[in-house]
Amino acid sequence: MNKDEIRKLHLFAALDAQQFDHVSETSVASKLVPHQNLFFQGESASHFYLLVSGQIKLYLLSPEGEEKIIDIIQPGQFFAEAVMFMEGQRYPVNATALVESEVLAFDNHVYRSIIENSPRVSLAVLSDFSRRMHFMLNEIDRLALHSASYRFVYYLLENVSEEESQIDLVISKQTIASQLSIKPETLSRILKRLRSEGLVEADGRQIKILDREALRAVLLR
Amino acid sequence: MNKDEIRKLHLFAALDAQQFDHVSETSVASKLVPHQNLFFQGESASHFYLLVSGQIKLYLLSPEGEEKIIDIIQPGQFFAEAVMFMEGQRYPVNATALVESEVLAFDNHVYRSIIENSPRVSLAVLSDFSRRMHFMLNEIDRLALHSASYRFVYYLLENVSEEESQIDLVISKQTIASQLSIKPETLSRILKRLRSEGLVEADGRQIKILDREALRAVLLR
DNA sequence: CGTTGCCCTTGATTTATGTCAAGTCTTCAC
DNA sequence: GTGAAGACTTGACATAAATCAAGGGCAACG
Repeated sequence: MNKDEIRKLHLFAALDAQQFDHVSETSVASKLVPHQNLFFQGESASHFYLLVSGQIKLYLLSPEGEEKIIDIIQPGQFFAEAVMFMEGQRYPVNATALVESEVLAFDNHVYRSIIENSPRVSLAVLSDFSRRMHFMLNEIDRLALHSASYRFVYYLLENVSEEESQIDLVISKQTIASQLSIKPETLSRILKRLRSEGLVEADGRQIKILDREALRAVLLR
Repeated sequence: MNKDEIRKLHLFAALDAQQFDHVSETSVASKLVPHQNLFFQGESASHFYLLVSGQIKLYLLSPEGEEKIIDIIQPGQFFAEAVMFMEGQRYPVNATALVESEVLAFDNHVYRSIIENSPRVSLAVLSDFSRRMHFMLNEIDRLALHSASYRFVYYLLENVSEEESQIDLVISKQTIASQLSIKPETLSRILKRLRSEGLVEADGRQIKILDREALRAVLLR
């Protein structure tokens, strides 16, 4: 991921050359080894991040130490950028690398001061934020109104392309389970049932959708 | 709620006199009777709203017709304002009056065009949005990581003031149950248990917190 | 009044999902 | 290749919450 590619990402696309240079000059690159923490919930937030390579999990912990994964960041995605507009400016989640990763850290003040003079940029951010909120709303919907199998089937359909019916899970089943707020045992059983019903084939991280229509129908029942 | 009060609300506080006049001149007031719908999920969105009096529920429906209340809007609150920055511009939820209500509808284009020239205003909106996202994140946390009784106790503690230990529920228990994603029967049983444990007293919509510390402790177990 | 409708409660039962425990399979280091 | 650690699966069991069903209380209304 080079400078030109970064420049095209939504948070930067509306910047002019000078603004972009300023932002990228003040950015800091760093490498993370697997399981290395980037920040913790409650910490004071001075930067937002772009993932260049690897995978980062954003998660919450319950008092009993149970982990709920809020999001798995993939290369090219920004994260923790909403924090810079919040009072208090504290990270609302924990962030840890799942695998070896490279991130770019951008200074909140630098970006904010650009926004203060550039309505085009703020519209881009506003549109990003409203998309995000829509996303979270859907997540709340699924958690509140739908069963564990619904959520898993939904996940499968979200991650399968139009043409190919083969899915290559990029994260472990445990991690998916946590994202969907299911226990790994339950996920395993749901997958077993889908297999026995002839809806999918599964081999490790390779999952093949055999009957897409029938899967969609599961969402309605 | 008069013009001066409206002017002080966060989405308008950063507007100058001329901008505010433009916004308020193009607004439309309307009255809703109980159970009257304001908009439906998926409808094209041209306005956002301020609730002047009454109560509005924002909710989603599952395929089986089950209702999940996302939010109960109280007087002085805006709603559906994030939609104006989204592509597609469709309402992501349904909105229905719970009781007789008055709303003010503001034109998305008018407000958006002001933002395009007024960085101060967009910062105010950005800060509002990030606060909202934080809220939603907490809701996801509670749904994913915590039990029904946790959610109800949390709700009680959120709605009790520092000084008074008396809570006057402004909405029905059914409605609260739907907001917390609990069935009414379950809510009734949770309340019964809290009563029998001597933590609260309850009479209809009047709930009195008897032991605040013990209630807080329930959140940790 | 009485009755109608709604909100709330209570009891009995079911069900989805979690928990605990054990075992297999895979990967990867040495 | 061997061993260790982690990922995944499976079975037996426990449990929170949903569901189904019935009844009580209360306000509104003729």
